[in-house]
Amino acid sequence: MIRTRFAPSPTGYLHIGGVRTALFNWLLARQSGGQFILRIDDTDRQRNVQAALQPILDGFRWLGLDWDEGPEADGPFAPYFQSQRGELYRRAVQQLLASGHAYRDYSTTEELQQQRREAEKAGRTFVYDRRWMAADDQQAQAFAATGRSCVVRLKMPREGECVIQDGVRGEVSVQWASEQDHVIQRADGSCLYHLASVVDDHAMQITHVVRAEEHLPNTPRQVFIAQSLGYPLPQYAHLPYVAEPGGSAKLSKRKLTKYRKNKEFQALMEHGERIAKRVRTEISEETFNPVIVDFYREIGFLPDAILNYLLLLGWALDGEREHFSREEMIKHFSLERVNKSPASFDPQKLLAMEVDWMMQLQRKRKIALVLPYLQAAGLVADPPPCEIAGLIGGVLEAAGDRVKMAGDILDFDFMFVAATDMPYDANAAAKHLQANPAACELLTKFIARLDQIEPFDPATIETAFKSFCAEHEIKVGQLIGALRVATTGQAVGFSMFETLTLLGRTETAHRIAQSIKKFRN
RNA sequence: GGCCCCUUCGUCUAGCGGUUAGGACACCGCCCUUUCACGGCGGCAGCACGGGUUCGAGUCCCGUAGGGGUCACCA
Repeated sequence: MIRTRFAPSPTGYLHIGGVRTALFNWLLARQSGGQFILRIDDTDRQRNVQAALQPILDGFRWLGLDWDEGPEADGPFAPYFQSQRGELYRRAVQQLLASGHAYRDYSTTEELQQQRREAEKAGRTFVYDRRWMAADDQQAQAFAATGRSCVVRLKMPREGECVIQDGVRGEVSVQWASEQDHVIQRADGSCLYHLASVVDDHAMQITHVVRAEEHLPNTPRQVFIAQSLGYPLPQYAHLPYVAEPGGSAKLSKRKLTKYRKNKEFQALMEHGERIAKRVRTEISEETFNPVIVDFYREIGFLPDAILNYLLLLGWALDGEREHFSREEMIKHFSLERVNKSPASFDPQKLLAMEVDWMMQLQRKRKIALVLPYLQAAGLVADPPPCEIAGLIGGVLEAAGDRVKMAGDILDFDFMFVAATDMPYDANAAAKHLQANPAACELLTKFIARLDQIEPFDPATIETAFKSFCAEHEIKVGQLIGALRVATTGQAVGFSMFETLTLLGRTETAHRIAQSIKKFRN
């Protein structure tokens, strides 16, 4: 039975790299009928945990990464908040103390820093001389009498090596001598992450610890803790981190300004902002950032596309197949095929993946996805009028992959406004209407022709328009631009004749007339 | 700086001793076309470097270089 866990600290947001780690853990559990556990590493903070946790849980729910045990799910090993498990950790510390694997240390932070600096200056590795280690209770009392407080440190081995069997990297060995006597319990009695993590992983019967590679250097001390406590070791696997676009450093929420210099990343952000500006009021780096999952949810990405993209960031089945549904991911995923090297986040590939998934969506589902955006932008009432689904569906179909994410429907806002509210692209109007009185003349004549088009569908309109142009001895291309601007306000868009069909005979006539009135010299 | 990890087209990757080094995204042409896209066809582009081992190395070994991670009473 495989049991995996993802252990976020409540920071208030879900990092895209974290999602990949979580996904791999989830996949491992799901493919074996095991459990995926969410455990909150809040040993360091007590306040506002719930508020800082909510965005993370929301993110998981939106992505469809369900957890079997954890916050709001409970489970046999509750509580799943480390801040509520202090007693367990303190017992482990007692055990370590009793067995001689840890000791009370009365040194001060300043003293240690001083020693570290000296070691550094002398060019040698700092090794604590255990000067303030209390060998027994008597000595502890003597140290305490001088007014010192104590922490508990691990009494790490100083010779030999620690060999870690890693599910991704294979065998990794580290000299014990390069390790420090890490603190596991603070002066105030609270315990630190490494201790808590090991204790919880064991208590919660975690079989596979799959986490980001920045934890690799921490692993020896965790192995030491586990072994000292008599725990069997979990299977470790350290995933390479997700690197920044066009770079090799770890993707970080804080480096947005730098990423903006990357053309593709910039394009993604601007795309997102274009949508966000229409559906919400405030846009700040804290809440609207492509490194955070919320960004994609807000602008209408498909969770499946994101998961699929992330899956391929560091894992491949055979280098050919790229599209995986959840079921397929679960079926095919394996740690052995996870890459060892970091993979940089590529906004363009993500977008391409999103388009692929979007194009596979059924019409009904797509309409439902897009509707909230139209409503948020004030283009469709809430509740929506029942005939609107036909229009939305038609626009979606005509737009094809121009609607890459749900929020892109707003690019076609002109299809949903009254003629009088139709926004014009100034350049397009100037070029095709204002500077082109001949086109305006012809369009006025074309209005009259509209009534003769029966049925009012793309093919018939096209035939009518083409013969209209022929009658007036011009090429279709010479007039269609003006027609487009007159009916949509835009220079570009999807098929002209489908556009007119969707608009309907009356609205088409209305828009042409209005545009000519507005722009004819 | 110490320790650890990593290194195939611009990017994500396939490759597990013998391949014209394959795919995808991006990019560039051409075709299609009423605009923008889609689509079709074609193209550009890669084994970091140096030594070994071997009949033969992208693949195994050792160095070098480069990149990265980590060195807390943070997680």
